[in-house]
Amino acid sequence: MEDCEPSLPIRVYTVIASIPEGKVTTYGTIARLAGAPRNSRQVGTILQRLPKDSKLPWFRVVNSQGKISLTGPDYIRQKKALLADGVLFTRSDRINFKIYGWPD
DNA sequence: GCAATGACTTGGT
DNA sequence: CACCAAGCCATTG
Repeated sequence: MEDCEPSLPIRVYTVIASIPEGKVTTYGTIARLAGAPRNSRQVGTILQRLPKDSKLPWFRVVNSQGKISLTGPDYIRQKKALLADGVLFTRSDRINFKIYGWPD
């Protein structure tokens, strides 16, 4: 019979898993690559609900301004993970745009 | 079934 | 650069 299309969380997981080491991408880009271009907010919600022991590179996801959307301790954790991943920041905590799936 | 929620985005000031 | 308003829409309770 007909295969059901995978749910949005599943498609989002797949896209995030494909982000190369040393690069980052945005919520909006993930939504676009997952076939739901208007659902950037859902991408954020899905990431928030990820188990803390997830093997997905959730830390490679930033907002459209190239900044980390998390705050407080979570912000620190993501920034450390990105630095360890080889991602550079500008003086105002902006990510150096090495974007995966960026629209050309 | 419906209103509230939100790790977003764009555009304006 | 910082902040605010409106648009967006699947998921939650």
